Amino acid sequence: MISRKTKYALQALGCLAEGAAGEPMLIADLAERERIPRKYLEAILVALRKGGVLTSRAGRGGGYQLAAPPAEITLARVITILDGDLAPLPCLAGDAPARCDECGDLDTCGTRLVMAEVMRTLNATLEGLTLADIVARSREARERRRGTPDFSI
Amino acid sequence: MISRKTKYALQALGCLAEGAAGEPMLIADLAERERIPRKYLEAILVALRKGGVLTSRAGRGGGYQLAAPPAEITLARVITILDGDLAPLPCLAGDAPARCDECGDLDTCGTRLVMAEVMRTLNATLEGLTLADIVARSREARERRRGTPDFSI
DNA sequence: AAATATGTCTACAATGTCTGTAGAGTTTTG
DNA sequence: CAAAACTCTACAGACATTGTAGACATATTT
Repeated sequence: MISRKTKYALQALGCLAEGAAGEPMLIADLAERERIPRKYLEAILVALRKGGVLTSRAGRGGGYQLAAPPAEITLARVITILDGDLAPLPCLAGDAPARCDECGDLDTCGTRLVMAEVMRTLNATLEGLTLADIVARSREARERRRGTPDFSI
Repeated sequence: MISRKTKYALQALGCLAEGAAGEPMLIADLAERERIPRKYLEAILVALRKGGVLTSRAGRGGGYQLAAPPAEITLARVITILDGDLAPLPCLAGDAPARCDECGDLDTCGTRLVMAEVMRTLNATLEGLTLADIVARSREARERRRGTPDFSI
């Protein structure tokens, strides 16, 4: 359901979402703060950039930034970029379902019909959650623990 | 999200749920009807038996039967038996979440909190669907296609 | 222009999981 | 006993995941 790679990605993206919007962050800093192998994170960030979720700048003073506000980057998008289609079976593919070898009839296969229902629900859930939620949940949890909910500016 | 193994299992279980309740079905018949490699299906059925979803009888006249009515066997149960916990990351395990190596603090990790939400939704969906739904969806689809919805007994 | 800081790309390797196969063994019925 | 059926252990190939290495390209600062 969630790979280590995706978790790394969400952690790094959460980190970027928490930071100030204007300043790029370095791969090395993200890797250290979130305890992610540097070169592995590198590959993840490149994929996210190609997926349009991040922008980067090389050279001194460069680094990575979110390509959009945290509230506009959904979990569905991040997961799809990194792990591909949620459904590893051809007959459940979101866009163009194709017959699996063992599927008798695509339209009347009960297993397929029921699992398609599950996939739709899951997708709706993932479309409804964003990086902003990750930041919010984390902050709520920290405040709750200290017993000092902070409603001030 | 769904492995080939789980799909095979659901197909075979759907087949058993459709058939008459009293008569056991043979591995070989299930394998042929659903186009599943015989020996692989064998391993799947053994796991389901150990998981309490099936009963079997060896010897002539033997075979496999559901251990409960189709409406009482949830997708959640089948998937858990075959693929283990839905969450492959320690920090998201349903019963006893443990810290992953890269998790800083289990209670305030935003990624974990949000993904836990997703897992709960997914689990609720899978708990709400049963073998009876697989049979029902398949029958509805067949009836719809022939243009002869059948509301009679 | 040179030096340095930074991201980019390709290739590879270790490990693990998934899918599938083989064959000997055990239980039950007739 | 003999045949029909499930049971168990072991293995193997393909594939995905995770992680590493190092050469390269780009941008900034001086």
